[in-house]
Amino acid sequence: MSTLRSKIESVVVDAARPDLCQFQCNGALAVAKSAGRNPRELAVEIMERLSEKPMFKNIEIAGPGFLNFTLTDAYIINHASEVSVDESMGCDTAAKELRVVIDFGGPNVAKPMHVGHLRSAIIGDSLQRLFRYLGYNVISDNHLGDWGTQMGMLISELRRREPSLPYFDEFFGGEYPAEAPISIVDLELMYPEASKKCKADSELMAEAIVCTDQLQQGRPGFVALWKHFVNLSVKTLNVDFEKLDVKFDHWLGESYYMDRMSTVVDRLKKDGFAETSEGATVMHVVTEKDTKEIPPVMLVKSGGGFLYATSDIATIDYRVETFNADRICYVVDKRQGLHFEQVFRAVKKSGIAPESLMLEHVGFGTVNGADGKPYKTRDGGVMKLGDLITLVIDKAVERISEANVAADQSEEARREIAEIVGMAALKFADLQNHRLSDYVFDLEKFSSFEGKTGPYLLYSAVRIKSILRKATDAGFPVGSIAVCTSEAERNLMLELAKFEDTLIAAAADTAPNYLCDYVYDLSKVFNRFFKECHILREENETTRGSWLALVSYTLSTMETVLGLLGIQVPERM
RNA sequence: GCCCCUGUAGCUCAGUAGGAUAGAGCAACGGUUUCCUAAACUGUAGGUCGUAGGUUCGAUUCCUAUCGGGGGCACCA
Repeated sequence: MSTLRSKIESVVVDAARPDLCQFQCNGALAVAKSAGRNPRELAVEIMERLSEKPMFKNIEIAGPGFLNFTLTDAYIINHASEVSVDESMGCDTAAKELRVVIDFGGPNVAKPMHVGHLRSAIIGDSLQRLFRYLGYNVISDNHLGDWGTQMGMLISELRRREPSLPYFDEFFGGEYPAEAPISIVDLELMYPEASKKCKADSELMAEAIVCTDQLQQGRPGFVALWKHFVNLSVKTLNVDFEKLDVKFDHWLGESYYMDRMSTVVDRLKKDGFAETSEGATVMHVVTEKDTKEIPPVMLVKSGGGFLYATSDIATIDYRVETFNADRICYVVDKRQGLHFEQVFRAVKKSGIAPESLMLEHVGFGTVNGADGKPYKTRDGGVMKLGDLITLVIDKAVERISEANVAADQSEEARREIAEIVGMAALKFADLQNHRLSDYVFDLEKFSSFEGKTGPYLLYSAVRIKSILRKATDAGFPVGSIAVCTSEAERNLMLELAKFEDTLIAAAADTAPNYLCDYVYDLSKVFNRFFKECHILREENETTRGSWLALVSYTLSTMETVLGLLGIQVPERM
C-alpha cells in the first residue's frame, strides 16, 4: 500500500499552503530550468496529463508554476478506509534485509547515569523501535564502559583504603571471595573521590593507569575485583533502564573485546597500518585530500594499555564478523565526533569494515539548565538519572492530586498513571528537540502539563479510549470510514495519511523529533474534530459508525507513534 | 592556531530536496463549558531568519566573508 501523497505522484509533497490545496508539486519549476522551458507551460502539460485521473477534485497552477492538487472526498475516504483496516496502517513494515546495529546507552561502571545517558538511552531506544517497526533487522547493544582508566582508578583507590584485601596480594593463590568487598553505595561514592584525586595528583593518576594496564593484562586479583564492580553496577543500571522501559539485545561492554583488541592490533601492525610512535602504537588515518588535521588513532599506550579507539575498532570487527552488520549507528554525544571519524576511517582503510558498511555517528547535544550551562542539581552536582526520574514522577503525582483527576481510582492505579505520565513528559520533552541541538531542561516547563508535552498527547489518546469504551457500552458498532461531513474530519484523514512518510523521514535522518511533531499535529487536528463532531450524540448510524472507525484509526496511529518514542498510553488518566 | 556545530518571535525550540504569506509551545491580551475527560478548543498581537556580499526566476535553506555563542584537537572515555 502506498501513501495518499505518493498515490498521486512520487514527487508530490504536502501542501505548504493548506488554504490553497492539499498537495503540491514544484517539479515544473525545477525541470524548466534544465529543459530551458517556461515553467508555467510545463505545468499546463503536466496538469493536462493528470487531470484525467478521477482522484482529483481540482488541479490548479499557481504562482510561477506550482501545481496544486485537491483530491475528491470519495478518494480520501477510500484511502482512509483501506488504511484503517490494514494491520500496519498502510506502512510498509515488511522484513528488510538490512542489518542495523544500534549502539546506545553506554553507561560506565561505578558511575551513576546522568542526563547525558538519558539522551542516548531514549534517542537510541526510539531509533531501535522505529527501525524495527519498519522491518529492519535491528541489533541493539549497550556498550558498557567497563574497561577504561576509571577501573584502574577504582582499583588503586580501594588498594589505598584496604591494602590487606586478597585482590591486591600478587602471590595470593586461593579463591577470591564470592561477595563483593564493598557495597554499590560505597562504589558510587568511591568513584568521584578517586577521579578527583587522580585529576589533582599526577602520581595517583600514574598509579591508576598502571592498575588499568595490569587489569587489561589479566592480573587475577584485579580481574576478580573488577568483576565485582561490574556486577554491582549492572544491577543499578538495570533499575534505571527498566524505569525508562529501554531494553537491549546485548550488553557487550568494552571488556568483551579484550582478546579481540590485541588480535586486531597485531593484525594492523602486521598489515602495516599501525606503527610505533613515541612508545605508543598508532595508526595514521589522514589522507592526501584532507585539508584539516586528523590526529592518528591511538591504539596502544606506551604503558601497554588499550584505549577507547582500540575497543571501538575491535567492536566493529566483531559486529561485522558476528552480526554481519550493514549499518552501525552510534548514539553518542556529538562532542565525540572526531573520535568516530578517526575510528571509521581506520576500519575502512584497514579493511576491518567492508566499504559497504554504513557507519554513522548519531550525535546529540547537551542538556542544559536554565542558565544555558550543562544541567546540574541545585548545589552544582551532577544530576543522576535515577533522581531525575524520581523528580519527574513526583511532579506528576503532585499534579494529579492537584487537578483531582482519576480520583475514583485506587492509590495504586494513580501511582501507575503518574509514572506513565511522568515518563511521557520526560521523554517527549527530550525527543521533540532535534537531537543535535543542545536544549534547556526545565522541569517546571515540561511538568506544567500544558502545551506541546507528553501529557497533552496522552490526554488526547486517553479521551479517544474513553469514547470507544462508551460507544461499546452504548452498543454503538464501529463501522467503516464512509463519510466526510466536515473540514475537521477531512483534515484528520489527511493528517493520518502522513503516517508512513513521517516514519520514513525520521528513519532516514535518525530524527525522532519528526515523530514528535507529527503526533502533536495529529493530536491537534483530532482535538478539533473531537470538538466539532460529537460522536456519541450523532444519530445517523452510518456517520457515527464511520466516526468511530476514524477515531479508532486515529488512536492506533497515535499509540503507534508514541510507542516508537517509547511512550505508552494509559487506559485512563 | 586548525577543525566542527550553532545564531529564527520576549523566552524555549521546529522548519524533513532552493519555492508561495517563516511555524509551534510558553509568556501577553481576548472568546468558548446544559456538550463524548476544560490536562480542552479558539481569536489577536509579536520576526529586516546574526551581519554583508554572491549563485538563482526565487535563499532561513547553497557558497564566501565577518561578528557573537558552544565544542573538539595522540597516550581519558
